[in-house]
Amino acid sequence: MKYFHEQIEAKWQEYWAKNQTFAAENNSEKPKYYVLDMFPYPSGAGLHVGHPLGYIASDIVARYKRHKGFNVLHPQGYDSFGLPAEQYAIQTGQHPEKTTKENIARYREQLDKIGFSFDWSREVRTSNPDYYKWTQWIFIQLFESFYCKAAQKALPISELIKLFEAEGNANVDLVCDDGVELFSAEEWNSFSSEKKQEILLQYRLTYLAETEVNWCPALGTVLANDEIVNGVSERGGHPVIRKKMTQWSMRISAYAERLLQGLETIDWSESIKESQRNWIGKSVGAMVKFALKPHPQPLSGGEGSEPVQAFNDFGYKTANPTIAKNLVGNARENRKNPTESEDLLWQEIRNQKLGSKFRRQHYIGNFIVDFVCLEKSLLVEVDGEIHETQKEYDEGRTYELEQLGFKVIRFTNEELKNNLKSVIQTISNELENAKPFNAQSLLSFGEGSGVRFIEVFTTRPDTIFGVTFMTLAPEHDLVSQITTPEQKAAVEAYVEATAKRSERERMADVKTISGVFTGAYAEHPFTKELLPIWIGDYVLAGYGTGAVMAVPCGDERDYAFANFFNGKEGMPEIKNIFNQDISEAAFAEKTGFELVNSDFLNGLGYKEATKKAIEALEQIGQGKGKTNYRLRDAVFSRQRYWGEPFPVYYVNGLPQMIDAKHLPIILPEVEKYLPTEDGQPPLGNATHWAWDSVQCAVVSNQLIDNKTIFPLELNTMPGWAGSSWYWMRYMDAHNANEFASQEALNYWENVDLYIGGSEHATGHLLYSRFWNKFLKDRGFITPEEPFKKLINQGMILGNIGYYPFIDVTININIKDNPHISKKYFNVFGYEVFAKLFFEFLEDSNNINNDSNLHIIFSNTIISKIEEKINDNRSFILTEILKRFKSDYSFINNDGELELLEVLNDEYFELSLGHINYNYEFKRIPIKGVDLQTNKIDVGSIITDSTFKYSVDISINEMFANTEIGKMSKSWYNAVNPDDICNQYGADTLRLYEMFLGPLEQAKPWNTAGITGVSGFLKKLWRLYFDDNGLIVNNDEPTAEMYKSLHKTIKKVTEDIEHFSFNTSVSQFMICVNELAQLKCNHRKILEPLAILVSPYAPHIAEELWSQLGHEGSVSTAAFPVFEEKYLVESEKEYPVSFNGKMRFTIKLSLDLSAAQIEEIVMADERTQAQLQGRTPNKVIIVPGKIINLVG
RNA sequence: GCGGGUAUGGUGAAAUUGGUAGACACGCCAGACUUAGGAUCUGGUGCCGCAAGGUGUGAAGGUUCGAGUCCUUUUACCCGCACCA
Repeated sequence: MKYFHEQIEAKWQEYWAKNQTFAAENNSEKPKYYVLDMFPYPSGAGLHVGHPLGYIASDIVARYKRHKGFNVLHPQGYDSFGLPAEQYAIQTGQHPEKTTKENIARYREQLDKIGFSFDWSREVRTSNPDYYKWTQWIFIQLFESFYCKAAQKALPISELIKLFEAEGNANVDLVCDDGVELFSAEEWNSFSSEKKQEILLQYRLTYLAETEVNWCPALGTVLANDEIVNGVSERGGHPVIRKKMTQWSMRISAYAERLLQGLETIDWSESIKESQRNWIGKSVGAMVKFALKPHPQPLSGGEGSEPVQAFNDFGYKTANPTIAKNLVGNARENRKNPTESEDLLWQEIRNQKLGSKFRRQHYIGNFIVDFVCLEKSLLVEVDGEIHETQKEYDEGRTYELEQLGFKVIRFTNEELKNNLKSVIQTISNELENAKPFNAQSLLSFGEGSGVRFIEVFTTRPDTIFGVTFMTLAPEHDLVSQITTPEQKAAVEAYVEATAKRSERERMADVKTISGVFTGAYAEHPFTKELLPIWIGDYVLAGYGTGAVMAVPCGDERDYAFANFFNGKEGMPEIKNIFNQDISEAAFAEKTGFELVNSDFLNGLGYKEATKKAIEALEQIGQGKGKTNYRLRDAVFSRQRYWGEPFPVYYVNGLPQMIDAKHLPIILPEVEKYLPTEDGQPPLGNATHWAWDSVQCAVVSNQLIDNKTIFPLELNTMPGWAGSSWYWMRYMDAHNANEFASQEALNYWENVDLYIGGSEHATGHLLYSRFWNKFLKDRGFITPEEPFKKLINQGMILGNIGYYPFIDVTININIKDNPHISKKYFNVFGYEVFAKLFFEFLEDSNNINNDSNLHIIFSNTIISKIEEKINDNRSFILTEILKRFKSDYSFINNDGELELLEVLNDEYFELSLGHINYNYEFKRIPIKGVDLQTNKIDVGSIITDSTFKYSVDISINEMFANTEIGKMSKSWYNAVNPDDICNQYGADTLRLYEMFLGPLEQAKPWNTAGITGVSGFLKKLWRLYFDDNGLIVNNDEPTAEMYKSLHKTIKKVTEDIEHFSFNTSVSQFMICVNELAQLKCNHRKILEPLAILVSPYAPHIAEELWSQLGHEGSVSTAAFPVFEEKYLVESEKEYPVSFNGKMRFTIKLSLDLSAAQIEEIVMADERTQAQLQGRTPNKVIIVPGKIINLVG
């Protein structure tokens, strides 16, 4: 009887499906075990051999655990919302749902062929309304929650309202937007409903806010940080720009610390944990405030300069910052409701009627004054009826204001009403005599009044005395306000230049140091020294406060910056505060130094000094300890069709949740999947929302006839919404009332083993942990972490193609252009080539008579071979030309101007040797350089509209190489698992994928070795059958047979527990080889063996099991138990070493003592031969292990 | 630059955690049988050497009776993060 995998595999797959063999129970006496695979996105390409790698591994564990008596949940589903289906829909007009369904059907077919023990009754699809109903529901829960730092958990928003009603928000410690306005309980209660909603939005865990987002014009949508790789979109590699947009965000930053701490409790690979730590980016340090000094001299220096400029540069923020919010708000209210007399006066003095600008109800220091002329330091107060108490208060107030350098004059209501003219005259006179405003005096008021600060975050508060200057990000808000007129031009030019550079360029260009002095100064909090303020693009606007205190002696970047601008205006000498040499480089270590030149920190090390510095800063109110996280809130809106609709509508522009009882909000049908004419997301095309005619009346509490009055949210949720909680849905996949029942959630808790790719390290795996923690906080689930153990299967790499690696010399002779000199480039890749090529052309300094451009390609991948490498080593290489035409023909925004176009569009052949080719290019001069839009100005260099190059190419060496890379459809390298299944069978595929190497390691796919495992299965089969049928007997096996079996039980058990599947396969081979050698056809060996093999090769195992006479599936059989007694040996083949080198082996009884062994070994003639008469100094005998003679 | 990982025959890889390096498989070589096949079986196969022997786990050093394994230094590659203050 021969082994035919086709029949066996089809038969058992059908059996499993029919008998629901792998359906998990939600009530079971057995211990639970939850094995999860990362569910696939059903792409049009179908599965390739890389997909099943993880699934096979998890399936082995699932089957093994079932044998071990666990109630195993091993589900599978589809992450079926996403971009590719939508892109396809845009191209073809096919509904994404249709293509998604087709793709899923194909995936399912392929998965079924491999024989996974999935419980398909629990399948989920994120694009099913039954499913996304609960995604929407979770969104609502997030909206209805805020994060309380004190409780370290999310709480319902109703608690927040209670809190505000009771005590306002001044003293609560909650996670919220930056810069929320402070209010008291009374104020809160007096706010309008809309105002309350606006405020609450700043606290909700999902919130709508105008934020700077990553906008990808090519995809027409925003992207989350994890969807961007090296400054371009993860999907498609399109450029991404920063843009301010109103978008939904997830306040994941609230969970930064818990996400970080939680990593300690889970069994994940160090690299993934490290990625997450990196992404969260915790740094402990301090916020330090540096007082901004107003410009000490009259600003434009010279006569005729208006003191008012102090305000232009200094701003009008003359209020005590600690109470500024309240003052500003109150002032606004006051302005709305002026008294009669105040209004009279205002009409007379407004609009510079007296020659100076007045402000009314303006905040100065701790007060709101009635009228002020800042330029002339003149305050005008209007008093009502004077009571004694009021008088006293006014006196104090006047005193304080005078201390700030203001002259205060007072009028009564009566004076104003009856004698307005004389009042005006008095004011006018005072203006004549008034001193100009002195910002310095306002500052001298100290904490409070108008002092403005630059706030920085530092991890090294201990180096505070090493600060010699400050650097702001060019985008920093203060830049425009503090820059002196002298520096204005330079600063603006720099800011503009920086803004033009794309994110990607700024990242690529790390080495170049650039910056500009603003002319402004800040004050050192302790020494009161003046610290010049610079701007530089090494400071990132998005991290910390976008400003740094520069400590050149202790920070490499500051050091480089200080050195670069050494001697320039505004760059002080580097100050060394370490007892270390900093002449060559900054001393950036946190250990091994003592502070000097550091006042009260002298003699201290990092730890103590940090503590002390923070304490001192806190005392003077200019700093506090602070932990900073890099983790940003995640943008949650996508301007896309194929995603979950938000359960949101708007009233007066404020978002409202659609009541949960109306969920799911079904994704409406649209004509077109593109944005609407007026730029709305694709959902704007929908004319009919399934729920509106039926439910809208309820939603809005108003009568509406088939039309929504309230606009709906037209964005959809991002791809990661549905995948952030799917493991819970599997627990109770068909529950219509809850996302999963309490019983199911309590029973399955969380995932015991999660297997999937590492590409989700900072996306899915972080968001899932976030949602899990949130749902726990709100009491829906109990576990803190969703995935106890995570294994990342390595990528199976495919052969991307054969590539010629060539070493080329290209001489480009620019015939018609004498303005080109010789220049050598060592180029790695033609993209670089093209770039340098342009740089070269742009560089008008390269002018002399030599007109050769010499470019050396070394080991450069030029093109995919289109014909076989052996065919005369001749290939058609079109790539260079193609690149010129597409990527490096720069087109401006209007799509008109092309920088360079190849006119003679011919292929050229490349072969070893020498060719000459004439290119003709058309060049159109373009003005202006805009790297974001790929506009480039070369107009000043070459004005010819066409010119010619003679290109002389010598190919020095050429050889073929296979390029290994990620499998994907675009490379046509995807190996289809079906083909393997058809040819060798699913069991062979399963074994082979495991045999390839350790699960976690990336490996190239190569079917060369597949005959090995295929042969193994045949060999296994032949232990049970010969040509005539079953040959299994009931004889008592020999000790050797038992030994072979139990060795295997032990090894395989350990291997599965340690996820070392490749070595198990080896052990099966060893075992089968041994048993074949022993001619073992004994039931007592072969029955357990079939069970052992079944997790790996379930089909053949089922067949063997049934042929051995068993009813039902082998999956219910108990796993064989290892018994030590079968492995006990009486003898050991000892290796005998001399000075550590193994010379021979000797078989000795294990009963022997070390002394006895020594006696026997020393007596052995081989020992004597080795020793040649010498006596060993030492004899090391480890019984059961080794014998080593030293001497 | 920081963090994580990897490095062993022609190839994929093992190595009981400090104890005979290269299991198992592919490939290759030789042979058997033969229905000539991409079947099955047997033997060989790290490298140098006819052999004895020498040598060998990216490199250099160290600890140890003994190191692929532990320590120090270093190189290359892969992955993640990246002027993160």
